[in-house]
Amino acid sequence: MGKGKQTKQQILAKGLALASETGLNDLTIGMLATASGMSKSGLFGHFNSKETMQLNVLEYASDLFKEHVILACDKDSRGLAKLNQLCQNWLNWYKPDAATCIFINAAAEFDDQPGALREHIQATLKNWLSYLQHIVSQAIQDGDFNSDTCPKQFVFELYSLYLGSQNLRWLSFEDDERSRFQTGFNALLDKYGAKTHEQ
Amino acid sequence: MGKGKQTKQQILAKGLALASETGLNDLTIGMLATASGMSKSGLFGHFNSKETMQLNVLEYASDLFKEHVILACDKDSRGLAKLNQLCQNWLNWYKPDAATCIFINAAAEFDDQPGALREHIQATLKNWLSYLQHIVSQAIQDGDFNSDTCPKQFVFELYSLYLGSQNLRWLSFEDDERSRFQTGFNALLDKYGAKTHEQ
DNA sequence: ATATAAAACGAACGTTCGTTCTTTTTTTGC
DNA sequence: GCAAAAAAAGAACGAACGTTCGTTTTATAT
Repeated sequence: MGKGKQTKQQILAKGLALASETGLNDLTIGMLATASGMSKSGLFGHFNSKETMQLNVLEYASDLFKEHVILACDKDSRGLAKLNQLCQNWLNWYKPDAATCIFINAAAEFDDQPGALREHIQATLKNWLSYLQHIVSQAIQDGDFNSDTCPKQFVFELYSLYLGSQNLRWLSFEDDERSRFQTGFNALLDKYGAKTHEQ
Repeated sequence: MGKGKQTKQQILAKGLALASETGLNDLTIGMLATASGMSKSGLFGHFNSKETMQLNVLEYASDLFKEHVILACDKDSRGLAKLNQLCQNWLNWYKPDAATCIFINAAAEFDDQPGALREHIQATLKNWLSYLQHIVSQAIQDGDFNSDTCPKQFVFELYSLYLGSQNLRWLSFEDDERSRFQTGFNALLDKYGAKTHEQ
């Protein structure tokens, strides 16, 4: 990896950390440059526009997500077992600090303003939701859930619990162990007749 | 109402509409002035700081919320019946456009940046959650729910569904009739043993 | 109707934004 | 080690930001 790509990765790591606090739109070229210990124009040269910088931060986050959530599962697990693994990984996919999931923040920021960022976030989220839906369908086929389970409604309720866990933590309605999510998640599994699932 | 308060109300209405699209932090003095058909300094004179302007927009939103959600319920209803009314009002408390709830957006924007805005949003949300919790407790006392129901967990799951309904609409995972919320809400009532509730 | 106060304006401030240049430094390939 | 290429710095830009100031226009009282 050449010097260029190397510092670029460092920049993106810093960028993701900062964007998790200030929001992706308030992630400024100047402050990211300062945080990276380099000049504004020096940093700018890596991206040639603020928008591509933001896109690259999101792609960097996607890479992290894929690595820590999807690829971290047992290769051969599927259905309900896989769903359990995915959800546990999901809750802790970005640990560094107590900041909220950047995809949630980015979605809230850009869902109303047209552009490449909105498109990218939309595609990323839809992809993740589709994947979850696929795993749930798999679980139904395997007989892990009631056969009349609606995968989309299931994913809706699952994602809602994730949103609640993320959004209500700063209000002390959720703790660091995500107890309320876990309780809700187990109840969700019960509701759809999950045959086997660990505590 | 004097001329001053009158135009101020018009400004705040425009401000709420704009903030619902661009976010509260990107609601700029200049663009709000233009949207209100007046000069930057003229508008500024009403608030004397951007932060006060933002706070006033939030307070304006709170007034709308109280009027359309809380005061719009039957005076004498309580427990489960009240909860049903509140939730239906909640889903449609700010109709003008398809924008997402400003409190959700504001929470995502400011939960990580200290200041008066964060404090205000936190207090507002906690107040609403406490109120919901109170009504749920009431319903339990009235025997509308199973006696071992945990009000806080109930509110967590209810609020999660609301978050899901708001956040997943732009991804076509929720429709304008909030069908997935309604399905999840009814299932939630069932789970906690609700004795009577309309479709 | 007139004096007083409130409301709105227009211009300018210092700062920061994203971006574009040119120049200097550092890395890379032979 | 040296030339070519890549990376970083430095200075400057036009625009927009929040804010201040002095002035002019409106509204509110008596």
